[in-house]
Amino acid sequence: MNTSLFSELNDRQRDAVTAVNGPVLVIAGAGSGKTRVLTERIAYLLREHHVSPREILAFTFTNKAAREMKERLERKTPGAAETMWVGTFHATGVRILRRHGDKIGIQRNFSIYDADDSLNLLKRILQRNAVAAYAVRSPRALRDKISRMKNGLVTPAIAQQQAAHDVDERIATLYAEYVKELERANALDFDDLIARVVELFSVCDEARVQYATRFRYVLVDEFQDTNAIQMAMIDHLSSVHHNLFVVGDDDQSIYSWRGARVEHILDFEDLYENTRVIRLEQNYRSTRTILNAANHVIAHNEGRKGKHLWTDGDVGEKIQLIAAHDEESEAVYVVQCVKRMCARGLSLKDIAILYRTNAQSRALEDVLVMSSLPYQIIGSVRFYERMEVRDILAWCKVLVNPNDTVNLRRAIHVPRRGIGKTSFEKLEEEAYQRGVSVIDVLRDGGAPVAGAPARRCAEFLKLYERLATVVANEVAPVVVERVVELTGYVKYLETNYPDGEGRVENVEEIISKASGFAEGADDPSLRGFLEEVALVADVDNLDLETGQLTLMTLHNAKGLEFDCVVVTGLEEGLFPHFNSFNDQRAIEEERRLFYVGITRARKHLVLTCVGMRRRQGQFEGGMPSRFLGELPDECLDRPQQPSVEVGVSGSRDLFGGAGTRVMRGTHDEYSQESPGDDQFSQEELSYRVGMRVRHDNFGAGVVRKVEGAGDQLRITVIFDLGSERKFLAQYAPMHPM
DNA sequence: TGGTAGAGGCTTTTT
DNA sequence: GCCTCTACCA
Repeated sequence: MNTSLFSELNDRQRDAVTAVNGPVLVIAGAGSGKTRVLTERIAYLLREHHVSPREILAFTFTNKAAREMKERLERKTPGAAETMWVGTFHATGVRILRRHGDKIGIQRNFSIYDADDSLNLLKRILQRNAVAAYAVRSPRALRDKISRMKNGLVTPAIAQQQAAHDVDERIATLYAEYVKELERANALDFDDLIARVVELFSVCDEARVQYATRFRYVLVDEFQDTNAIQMAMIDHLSSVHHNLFVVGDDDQSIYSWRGARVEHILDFEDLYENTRVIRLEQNYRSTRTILNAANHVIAHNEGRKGKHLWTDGDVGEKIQLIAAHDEESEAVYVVQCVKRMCARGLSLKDIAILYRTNAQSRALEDVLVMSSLPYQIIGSVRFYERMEVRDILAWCKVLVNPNDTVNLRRAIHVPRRGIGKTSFEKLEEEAYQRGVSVIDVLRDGGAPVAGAPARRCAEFLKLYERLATVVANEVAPVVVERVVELTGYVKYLETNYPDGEGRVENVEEIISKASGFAEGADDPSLRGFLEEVALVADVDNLDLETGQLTLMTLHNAKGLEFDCVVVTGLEEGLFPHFNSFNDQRAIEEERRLFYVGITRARKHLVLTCVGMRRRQGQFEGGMPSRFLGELPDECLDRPQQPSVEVGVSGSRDLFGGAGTRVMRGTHDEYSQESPGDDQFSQEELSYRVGMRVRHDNFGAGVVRKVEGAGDQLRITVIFDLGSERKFLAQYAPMHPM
């Protein structure tokens, strides 16, 4: 064996790479080089064991991760990436269903329904089933319920059987109706892309054996976030060779709300006999300070396998804690901090700002615009969710699949063409009765509609047929362009929307995306394009080479790393979020999310919280997050206060000297901790580090330090006005805010 | 049929 | 605070 191949791997990593046959579970801590292990392992299989690339199947969490893995492999072993299957569960599911879906009644031109399409379909079902509709709070709630059932391998029939109450039964009825309607529309929703593969493999053993034989080696990244249905898919696909290699970290499991089961990792050894377990605990990413903080935080969780990350790297800088007055000053502070990092030699692309909820990006964005720093936001307003983009795509979808009623409904109404709701519903009813598509009804003369609307329908059909011809003969970008042109969509936007200009740009952007797609695609057809579009996540578009600052949710940051990471909004109610308050497991998941955030940072970590935050229009006071109290004191820098009160008028010179000087003070005096100081005991006290308090004489401030206990309890507070004072808690006229 | 005004709900996270 | 849905009117 050529050992020089592995000279840069540590012993454990090498074990993982070379454990060729049988089930292997790699517990890989954050920054322990798991991506490298995955790619090295594949390269090793190809080179040393003469495995053909087409015998390898690898699951990644995002399309971006898949792309990157392929690129790395292509560099190592040219030509290999082409025939290898590397992708997300959803993308792989589509691939399988396009080939073998007909075995379970799926036509090749099926539509993929995203969350919004599903919702539209469910709304119509609820309208038709008014009685059953009482069982659900909202269409959304129903969608989530159905999704959870699908991801838990619960079919409508099982749901019906298990129904304990009237309510459950009605939900099961609605679920059954939804499944039926999807089938009628020849559409699959997101969950179906996996669930129906599992169905295929259970119904058609030939298909299962074919795939499971072909894929001698199955690899799964981010294994802690697989749900039951994905697990079933993995199980089928590895059922012939049993060479299943999974990599995950139970401490980074953050998708239980999507049905992910951390038990898959915890019980893997019991599920698969003779499993080899390998633990990667050496971290190559973060400073010792950051790692220390991460280890302390995650130690508060009970439901974990337990591991201790270590590094032989530098201690590095302390973690900066910033307490701001409100979200505006938080944003200003963050931007100041970013500028300071840049002044110290970091590039904007090495910095990320992370938050719990998408809504938090707004305040940050406002300040970033003023500061003219280039930035990219991942996730808040997704390109493919914009109205104008959806309109065009609705046209495309229904052109590929005439049975796609949800998108036909949308297409027929944009632009407005004199066919109203009533007419459409008549057509739909007719189609339903006859068991054909609405397009077919139109082709037969649109029987139930008469008069002016009938003429409009005939015109619409003519337009549809004309575009359908284009679809049959042209590549995706040409079709999209003709759709825009022949529907008169640009004019429609310009006349109906005051902000039409930006929307037109988005329409042009779809065309150019289609061109970009067609250039590199095996199948440059419209269908291929729609498939790609349906499966892209926003994070797939993240470009770390553009020199921009990146903003995104903590969930989106999974798998990424930056020199400097700022986690904002560390307040009770926001992070951890309110919704998790009455569930210990949910709180632990929030903590894991925080852990993920911390471990994204290589060198610098900044944490911020505010005293006041606007929530749905209302101002709400928040206490600093309990997670801040879980950070070891010796890792922390002193809390910072914005040196300037922020108003729009005063923001011009926000980024000048005054503010930064205050922030740059030396903090040695704060880091001398009394060794007996046990931060865990602070949990029981009413004052915690980072907490906002009000003192009758000095006003509002932040608790910097808590010492002693009982009547010797001393609290050090930094006041918003700039001073710092120490009090005996029992005498001070002070209380938490 | 289509536009608009006002009410009501909502935001935790996403393939 | 913003978005979506509904009811009502032109």
